[in-house]
Amino acid sequence: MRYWLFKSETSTWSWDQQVAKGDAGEEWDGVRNYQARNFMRDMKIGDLGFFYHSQKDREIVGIVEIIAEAHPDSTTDDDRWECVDIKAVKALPKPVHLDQIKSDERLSEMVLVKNSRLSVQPVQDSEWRTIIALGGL
DNA sequence: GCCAACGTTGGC
DNA sequence: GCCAACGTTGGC
Repeated sequence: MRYWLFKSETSTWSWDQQVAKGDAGEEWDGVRNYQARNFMRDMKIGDLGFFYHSQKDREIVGIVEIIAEAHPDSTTDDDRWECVDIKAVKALPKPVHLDQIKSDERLSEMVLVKNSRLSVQPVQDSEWRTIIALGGL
């Protein structure tokens, strides 16, 4: 199993909205970046990901699970764009802020730090465990 | 609100 | 196929 990170601006699609969708989940649409799309194509059902709020909050707030593998993005007719479906699994008791991530040596290689603009990105096993611990799980 | 970093587009 | 111009993202 692999780990991922999904980034969203709170005003566009928030963790609360994701939670409200329950086990039915929702497609992670709107991605218009090849790198991000390619990562989604690599995702398998059962993979887990972090849900990160960009811009104002800048923190990892919860864990999501992939419930449908890559399929055409319903928000466009352009068949280049695909997306996966995800559902909220659980919130982190203590959200992990970007400042914490940047100041932690173990997380210095995270894509979130190195390429802040990529909206869908892979997370290493060790990074996953570190953040889970920081988040209080 | 600014601006750096990055990705994409289109002219040549 | 290169590269300048432009648009977007997201941290600060």
